[in-house]
Amino acid sequence: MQNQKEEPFLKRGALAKLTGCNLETIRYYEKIGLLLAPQRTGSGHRLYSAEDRSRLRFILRCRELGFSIVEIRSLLGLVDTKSYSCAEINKFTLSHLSSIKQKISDLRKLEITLKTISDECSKGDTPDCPIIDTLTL
Amino acid sequence: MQNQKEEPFLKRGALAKLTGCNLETIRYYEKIGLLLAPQRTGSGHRLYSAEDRSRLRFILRCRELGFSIVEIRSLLGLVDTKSYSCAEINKFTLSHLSSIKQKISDLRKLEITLKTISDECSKGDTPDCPIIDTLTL
DNA sequence: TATACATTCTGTAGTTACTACAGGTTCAAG
DNA sequence: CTTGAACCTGTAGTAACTACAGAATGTATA
Repeated sequence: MQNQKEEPFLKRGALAKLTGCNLETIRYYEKIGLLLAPQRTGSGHRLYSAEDRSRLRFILRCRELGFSIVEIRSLLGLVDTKSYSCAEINKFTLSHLSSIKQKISDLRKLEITLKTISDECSKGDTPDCPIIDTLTL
Repeated sequence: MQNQKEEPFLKRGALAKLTGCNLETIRYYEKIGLLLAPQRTGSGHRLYSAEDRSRLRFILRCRELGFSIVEIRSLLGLVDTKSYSCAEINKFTLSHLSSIKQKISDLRKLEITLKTISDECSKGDTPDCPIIDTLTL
């Protein structure tokens, strides 16, 4: 068992360690259908193949990029059926990109507002606070 | 009842309309203790005073500024006990501001990554997709 | 007054994307 | 052979609401 080169199958704990994914999250992804149900040992322990591993990496990478579960499901659907075109995937990416730009712009507005009210604050010891006044209207 | 100037008490629906807050959210804020339990009519309908109204407006304004419920609760706690100083509130604001800056910076990184992989894409009709390749690793 | 429709009341369940726990097997090492 | 780690299952908790079901009230019109 000390052949660490190309272990053909990993159990859940080992897969979690390998990918950095939380142990329970792996089971969760199977439950909601992102991961396919893997092989099992006779006694019911899950055995993940190289393909299972790369599917999980795909999911985690999408997650890092901020795709939602629904979006990842669509992406996986396209990949699974091999019925995607490059243009199609790109459309997906751009649409996600635009929602991220929107979030950034919303947060920037927040940032400015917070900075403004903080700048108006005397930072003193009195309970006269323009921030609270602003909030109370 | 057509005296729309200074209605001393509003029911939940009217308060929702006035503030733009969802009807159920008002009840929710009471349940989690952000709003104080208002007066009731003999038959149990809630009656919101001017003070109740301004407290809800405070909460909604904080929400717009991206404060979490926990943060709003703290802020309200300070205001309720009248034991806050301007400097204290400002510290609160700045800490929130810094978490927003962090979020912006995280999203910017995402934005750049997504833009990069999209730029590498041929946008063609073939299933050769560098985006998928990137994701699959 | 009667009736109908709107509004309110309560408690509970659903949402997103996990994470954690309880109570029970099974595995691997000594 | 025993002990402890890792695994199994199902369920509950997180944030911040939102929606619904079923019952009771309030209001407007015929």
